[in-house]
Amino acid sequence: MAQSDTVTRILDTAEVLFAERGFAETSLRNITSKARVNLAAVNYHFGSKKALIQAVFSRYLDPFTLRFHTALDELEAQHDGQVIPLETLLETMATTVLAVPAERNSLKVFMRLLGLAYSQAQGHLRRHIQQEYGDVFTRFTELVRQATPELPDAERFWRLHFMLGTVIFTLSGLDALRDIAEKDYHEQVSVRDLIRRLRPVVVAAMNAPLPPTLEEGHHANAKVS
Amino acid sequence: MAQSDTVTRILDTAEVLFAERGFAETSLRNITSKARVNLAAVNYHFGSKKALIQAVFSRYLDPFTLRFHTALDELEAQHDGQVIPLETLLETMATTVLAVPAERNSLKVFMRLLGLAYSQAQGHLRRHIQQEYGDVFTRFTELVRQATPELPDAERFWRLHFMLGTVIFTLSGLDALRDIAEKDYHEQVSVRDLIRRLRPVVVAAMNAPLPPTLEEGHHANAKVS
Amino acid sequence: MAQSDTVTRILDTAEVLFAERGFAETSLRNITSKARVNLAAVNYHFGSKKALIQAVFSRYLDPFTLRFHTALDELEAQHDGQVIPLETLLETMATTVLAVPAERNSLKVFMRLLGLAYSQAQGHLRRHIQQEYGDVFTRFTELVRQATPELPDAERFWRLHFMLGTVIFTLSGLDALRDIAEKDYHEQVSVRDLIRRLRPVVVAAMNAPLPPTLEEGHHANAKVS
Amino acid sequence: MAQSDTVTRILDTAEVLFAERGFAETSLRNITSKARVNLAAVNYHFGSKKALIQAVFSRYLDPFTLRFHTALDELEAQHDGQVIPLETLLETMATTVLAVPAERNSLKVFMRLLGLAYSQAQGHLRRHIQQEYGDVFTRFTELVRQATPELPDAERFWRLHFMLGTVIFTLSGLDALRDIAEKDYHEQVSVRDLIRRLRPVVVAAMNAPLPPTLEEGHHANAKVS
DNA sequence: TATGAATGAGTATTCATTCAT
DNA sequence: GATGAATGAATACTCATTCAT
Repeated sequence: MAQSDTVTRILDTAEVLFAERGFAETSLRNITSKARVNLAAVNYHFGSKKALIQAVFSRYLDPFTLRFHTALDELEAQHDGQVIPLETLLETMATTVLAVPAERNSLKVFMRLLGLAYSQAQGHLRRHIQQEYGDVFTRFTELVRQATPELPDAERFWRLHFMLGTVIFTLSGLDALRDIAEKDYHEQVSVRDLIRRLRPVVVAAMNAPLPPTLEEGHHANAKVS
Repeated sequence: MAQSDTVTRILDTAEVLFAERGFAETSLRNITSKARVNLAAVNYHFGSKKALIQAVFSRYLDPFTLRFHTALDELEAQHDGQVIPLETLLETMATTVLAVPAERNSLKVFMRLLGLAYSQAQGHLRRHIQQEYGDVFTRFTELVRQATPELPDAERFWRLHFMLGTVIFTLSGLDALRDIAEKDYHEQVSVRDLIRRLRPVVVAAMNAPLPPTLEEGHHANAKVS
Repeated sequence: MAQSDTVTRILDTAEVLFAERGFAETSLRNITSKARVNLAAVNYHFGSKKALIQAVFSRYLDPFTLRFHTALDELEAQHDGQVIPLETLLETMATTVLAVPAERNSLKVFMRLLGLAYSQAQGHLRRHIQQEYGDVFTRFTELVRQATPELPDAERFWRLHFMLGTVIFTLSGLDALRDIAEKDYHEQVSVRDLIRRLRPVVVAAMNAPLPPTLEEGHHANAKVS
Repeated sequence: MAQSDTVTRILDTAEVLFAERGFAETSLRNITSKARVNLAAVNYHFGSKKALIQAVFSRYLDPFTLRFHTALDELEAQHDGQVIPLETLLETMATTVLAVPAERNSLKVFMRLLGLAYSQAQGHLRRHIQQEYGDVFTRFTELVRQATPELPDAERFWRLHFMLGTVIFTLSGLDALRDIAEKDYHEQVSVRDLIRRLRPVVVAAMNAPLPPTLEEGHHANAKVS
C-alpha cells in the first residue's frame, strides 16, 4: 500500500498545482516536496513529467468516458432508435461532467486542467487525449447531428466548439470571475448555479439562425490572415 | 534605426514564439537567437521577461484602445443620447478587433496571446491589462447595459464572459480547429468567415431567455464544490 | 562517503577561496571547479550561496562555541564563585581560538573569514552569527564585567571592541603584514608569536586610565558626522 | 563645467555606495543611475571601475597627505631637532584625519573605505595606496621610532598595526556598534566621542610592557600554521 | 564631449532526469 | 521498491566594457 499511497499523493498534489500554476510553472520539486514524497518518485512511478501530466488527466477522463458511454447507452435504449432531443443530450453531458469530479476532487480543478490542455503548449497531451478519449466524443457529436438535422455539418462543428469555449473558458477561469461577480453584484456563484445560467445560452446559441452565406454577405474589404 | 530595429525584432519574434508555445515555454534564448539579437538585449531594452510580455501586449492593445474609444465616440455622436443597439455595439467591437492586427501581424497571434493571458499563470499580466486597459471595457459594458435593459446585471456579466470565452477559445485555438474543419468538411475557413458565423450565435446567446431562478429550478442533488 | 566527500570538498575549497578573495569575488563556479564537483552541487547540498557561507562559518564556530563553554565551565568551577581575573579570561579565549582551527584548517583562514564577516556587505552573515553564537559571547562579556568592576559599562563595551579590532585586523591581514615584517625586520612571525605580542598590549589597553569625561574634556570645535 | 559636475557626482555617489556595500557589490549601474549620469560616463571619465575606486581614495588621501606633511613640518620646526613626544604625534595624526573629511563628506565614509581597502580583494588598491601615499607614513613611523626608543623595531611595527586595526575596525564598523551601544547603554556616540575614548587606550597599548622573549616564554605545544 | 545601444562573459539558481545502493 | 546524491543543460538576469555617432 505504501507504493499506492505514494502514487496517489503525487497525483493529488500534481493536479492541484497544475491547475493553480500550469504545467511548465510547476516543477517536480514543487510536487514532490508538497506531497512529502521523494524527488525521484515521480520518475520512478510515472517515468517522466509528461507521463505524470497524462496520468492526472486519465484519472478524470477514464471514469468520465465510462460513465458517458453508459449514459448514452441508456439514452439510446430509452429513445429506441428515435432522435434524442438536443437538450437531453446536453443535459446528459452536463450531468456526467458534474458527476465525475464529485467523486474525486473538485470540478473547478478538472475544468482548469481542461482549459490548460487546450491553451498550453502540450502537444503530447492533446494527442494523448484525442487518441484515448476521441471515441466517446465522436459518438456524442453524431447524436447531436441527428438532433440538429437542419444545421449544415460545418456549422454544427463550429457551434459545438463555440460552446466548448464558453464552458471551458468560464469554468476554468471561474475563481477570477467569481471574485469580480461577488464584488460587483454581491452574488455567491456556485458551479451548479453557473450551469443553470449556461443552459439557456447554449441552447439558444445552437439554435441561432444560420449566418448569411458568403455570397450574400458583406463584402470583405480588408485582408486578414 | 538601429535601436528601433532591435526592439522591433525582439517584439516580432517574441509574439510569435509566445503565441506558439506559451510564455514559460519560451525562453529569452529562444527569442534572442531567433531574432538574431544579443541575449542581453531583452533585458537591456525591456528590463525583464515580464516587461517584454507586457510590451508585446501593449503593442496590440494600445492602438486597439485608441481606436475603440474613437469608434465609441462616433457611435455615441451618431445616436445622440439614444440607446445604441446591441448588434451595433458588437459589430463595432468586431470591426475594431479586426482592424488593429490587420495593420500589424496577424489576428490569430493576437487571439492566441489573449487566450494565454487568461489561461497562463501570469498574474502580473492580468493585472497589467486590467490596469492599463480596463477603462475602455468598462465603457463598453456600460453601453451594453443600456442596450439590454431587460437583463439583470449579473446575468449580463456572465453572458458577456460566456461570449468572451467563445471568441477567445475559438480564435486562439484556430489553427487546430481549422485543420479538423478542413479535413472533415473540406472548407477553407478564414477569420472573417468565422466572425460571420459567430455573429448570430453571439446575438442569440445574449438574447436567450432568462434561466429559471434558483427557487423554481431543479433541486441540486449532488454536492459539487 | 560519497555525500560527505562532496560536501567536505565544497566546504574546504570555499573557505580557502572566500578567505583569499572575499565572498562576492568568489563565484560558485570558482568553488565547484576547483573542488572538482558539479556546479549544481552547492545548491543541492546547501541551498544557496548564502547558506554555504554560513556553513563555512559554522564549521569553525560550532566547535569553538562548544569548547569555549566547556572552558568557561571549568574556569568557573575552579574559581568557585570568585571573580576570574581578566588575564585568565583572555588567556582562555586565546587558547580556545587557537585550539579549534588547529584541528582543522589554518587559523589564518579563520581569522580572514572573521574579518570578512565584519567588513563585507553580508548582513545575513552578521545576523546568522549573532543569532547562533551570541550566547557564548554574552557569557564571556559578563565574566569580563565582573573582572573589571571599575570600568563603566559603556567604556568596557568599547574597549572590548577596540581589542576585537586589533586582533581581527592583525590576524586577518596577517599575510601582508608578515611579508613587510620579514622584509624589514628579518623576523619570522608565527601566529603563536603574534599572540605573545598581543597579550601585554591587550591587557594594558583594557586597564588604561579612563578618558576625561566630556564636560571636562576639550571642547569640540568642528562638526564631524 | 558640465564635465566637472559629472565627475563630482560620480565620485560623490561612488564613495557612499562603496562604503555602504563594498566594491564588488556596487555596480557601475548602481552608481551611474543614482548619480543620474550616463552609464558610460564612468568608463569615459575614469577609464575603468578600478580607476574609479582609486580616484575615490585619492580625493581623500591627496589632501590628507598634503596636510599631514605640513603638520609634521610644523611639529619638527617647533621641536627643533628634539624628539617629539608620542602623544603629540598621535594627536597630530588624529587631528589631520579628522580635518580632511570635515571639509568633504563624512569621516565615517572615509573610515569604511579604509577598512574595505584592507579587507577586500583589491590588490590593485593596496598597491596604489602604498605607492602613492607610502612616503608620509614612512616619515610618520620614523618620528614614532624616535619617540619610543625603548621599543624594539619589530615590536613597534606590530603595535602600530595593532592600533591601526583598533581604529579602522571601530570606526569603519561604527554604525553597527553605535546601534548596539545606544540600545544597551543609552549613549549617543559621536566620532569625536570615540576618539576621546581611543586616546588613552592607544597610548597605554603603545607603552605596554614588552612581552617575554620567546626563549623564556611558554613552550608551544601545538603546531599552528 | 557625451551618450544610447549593444555585447560577450559572467552570475546564482532551477530543471528533469539518472544512478548506485 | 524506494531514495539520497549527483549531474548536464538550461533558466533569467547582471556585469563592465566598447563603440558608433
